[in-house]
Amino acid sequence: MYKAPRGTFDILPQEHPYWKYVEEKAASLCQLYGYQPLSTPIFEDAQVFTKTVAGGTDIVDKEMYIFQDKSGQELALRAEGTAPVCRAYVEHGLFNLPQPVKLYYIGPAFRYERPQSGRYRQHHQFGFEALGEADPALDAEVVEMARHFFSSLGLSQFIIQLNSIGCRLCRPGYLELLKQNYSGYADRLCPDCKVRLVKNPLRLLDCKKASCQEMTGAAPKITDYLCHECQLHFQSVQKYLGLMRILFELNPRLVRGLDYYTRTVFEVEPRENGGQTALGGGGRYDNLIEELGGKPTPAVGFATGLERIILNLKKQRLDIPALPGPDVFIAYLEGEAKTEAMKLASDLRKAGIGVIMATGDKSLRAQMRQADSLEIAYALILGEQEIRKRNVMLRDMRSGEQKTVPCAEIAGFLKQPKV
RNA sequence: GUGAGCGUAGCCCAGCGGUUAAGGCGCCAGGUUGUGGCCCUGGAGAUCGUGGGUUCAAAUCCCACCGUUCACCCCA
Repeated sequence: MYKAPRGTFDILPQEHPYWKYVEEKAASLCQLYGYQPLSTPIFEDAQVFTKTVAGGTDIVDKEMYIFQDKSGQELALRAEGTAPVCRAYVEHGLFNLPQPVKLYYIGPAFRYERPQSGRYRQHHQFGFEALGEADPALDAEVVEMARHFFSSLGLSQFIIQLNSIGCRLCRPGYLELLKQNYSGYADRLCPDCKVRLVKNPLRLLDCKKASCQEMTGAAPKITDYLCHECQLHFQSVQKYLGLMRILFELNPRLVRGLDYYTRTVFEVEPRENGGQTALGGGGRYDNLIEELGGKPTPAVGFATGLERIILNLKKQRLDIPALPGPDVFIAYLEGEAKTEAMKLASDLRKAGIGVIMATGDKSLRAQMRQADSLEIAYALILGEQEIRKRNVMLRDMRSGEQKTVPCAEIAGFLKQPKV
């Protein structure tokens, strides 16, 4: 038997209310803040990711789905959302629009990882990006928007962590300092951290091993080594967040996984954690567009995973609105009634009334059971008696009351607003 | 990629060496002649994840693989 590939899953009808709920909240949030939808292809020139997300990260080193098409071109399934948005920004000359350009996307992303709950090989991201503006007010807006999003979903138990990781000018010096600091006791680092020390020293800071954390406690904090510009920027972000009454925690050890971040980085995680914690994360990436061949362009954004949101919605047992279905079920008895029923179904649908028509010549009892399990509002029953007099039997499934209504009036009756 | 737990009908699960693998939900049919929800009766549905091994005998023990879950890692 065939199965959905490892780390992927089907979204069955019963799950879709969650997805629709989250997607609609996302779209209305973006409307509220003036972010417009952008859809990019599911695969890109592999370099869109390899050049930007950068080496030293697992995403590029071992998690990307890279393949050659028949012409030999190297393509990659979308590994994350931000780089494609930037590619589109450059390709379509969106820098000619009034800046900043505010965009959002919802779509799948692919990483070859070992699956567990909240972590898949195909997952879905919602992200928003503001391109072409360096103002720290925009960093604050993006953080506020993230918070606004989660609370609009009804997820209240989360924490926003904030940090600044500097820029091209101040970060290299800090990294040197960090390396020096750690290299003294390199032999005491965990195996992962020994690699980090060489390939990606910033990541030393968020190792969870207790033995390594002792050393990070003593390590220099990047926020103490920011250049003047970065310092001012970070202070402004915090000031604006304070003005908007956005609660956040400063976490000098917060480092994002993707290499393109500069200055502001932030992460949202549930208060009660365990397993795959991060609900979403984001930050500023002032060099990314340039790396994709555009002019130097500052930008800031945020992305979140729909699977993890839905996981948390379920954990909190929030009530999610059901998907609306038809209000009317048509049942019929033997003989001509079936053809009459089909005509009636067709007419009602033309009038904009949703109908599920019985099929398969089941007993009336079986048809009524079906109507019941569909949780439908009204059943229409057609038998010889009704057809002879051009009537239908209308049964209110909730109250159990029923009455005979002339065929000609039934559409009008059903269109009346429900009490 | 590393370590650990789990894998019995569509779903939840009992059985943990010995005759036809139990139950619940769901599904189908019937319980008066044209009517649902409760209840009752009957029915369909399981190569006990896959392959190999141990044994007179394996869903039950062992090994491998696959899947899944958890932790690490990584990140959404």
